[in-house]
Amino acid sequence: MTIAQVAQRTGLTAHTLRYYERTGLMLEPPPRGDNGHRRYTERDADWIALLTRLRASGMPIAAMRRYAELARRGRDSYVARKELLEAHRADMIAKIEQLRSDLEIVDYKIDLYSRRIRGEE
Amino acid sequence: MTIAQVAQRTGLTAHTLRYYERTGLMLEPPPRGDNGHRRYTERDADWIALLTRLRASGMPIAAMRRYAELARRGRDSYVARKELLEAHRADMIAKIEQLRSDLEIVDYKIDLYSRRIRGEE
DNA sequence: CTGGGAGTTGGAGCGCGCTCTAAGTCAAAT
DNA sequence: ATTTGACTTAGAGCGCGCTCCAACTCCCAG
Repeated sequence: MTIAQVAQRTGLTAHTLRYYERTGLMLEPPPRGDNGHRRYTERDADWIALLTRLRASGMPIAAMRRYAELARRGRDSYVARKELLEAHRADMIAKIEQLRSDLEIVDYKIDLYSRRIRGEE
Repeated sequence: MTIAQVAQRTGLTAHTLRYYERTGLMLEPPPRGDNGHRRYTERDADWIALLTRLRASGMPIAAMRRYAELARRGRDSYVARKELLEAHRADMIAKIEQLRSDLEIVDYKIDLYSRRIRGEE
């Protein structure tokens, strides 16, 4: 798989894929073809797909790097990896709660404007 | 109300409050005391509180600025303000959905690690 | 043999949202 | 009289997450 294909598939740009690699997010650097071009494996693509989900859910790059480092350590790091994901899970829940709570205010405001537009106040 | 008191109340720093003012987020610049210090009104504090909720829910500064501009225009901008908030509302809903969806994967991963730790695979 | 297109690298640049610094003013406390 | 502390300004700096640039190699089609 070429970098362009992985970009296509994951929605990241080739630039970002190289950046992710540089910054330590890959389990291991993807193998190269004879021409020196990256040849991503299926496993690479799956890992990157996971990374995009973690990013999309708000995990900072630094935490993802820690996660990648742990993953490279293999079975020894199951507990640490689980803890990292649990911490992230807590952040996600908190963010959902925050959004839900702020949604009330936004809804209230929208409703207020609706009534004002209809001339009720 | 001094800038420090508003900072205390809203959780923003004095630095950020001045920045928000500079960047056009206030309805009008807060009045000054004889010493040239800002003297925030209750209305200022309420407005800033609203700003913090919009920020917390992910609204970019640029959109908040647009919202403030509209608010300065008064009754004429009810429709536009409503539309702006509705657009933001849609973003918030989308983000909640995104989080919910990513939560499934994180939960799945956590569960996987739990089982591996217990030696089930 | 000449383009064009896809990849490579190191490193610079950018947009966002703050965050802080430097230098100054003023008022109250010692 | 001096120190402390809260404020003021213009403007610089920063951390994050990309995003892009310049210069290069390589391969293939015309």
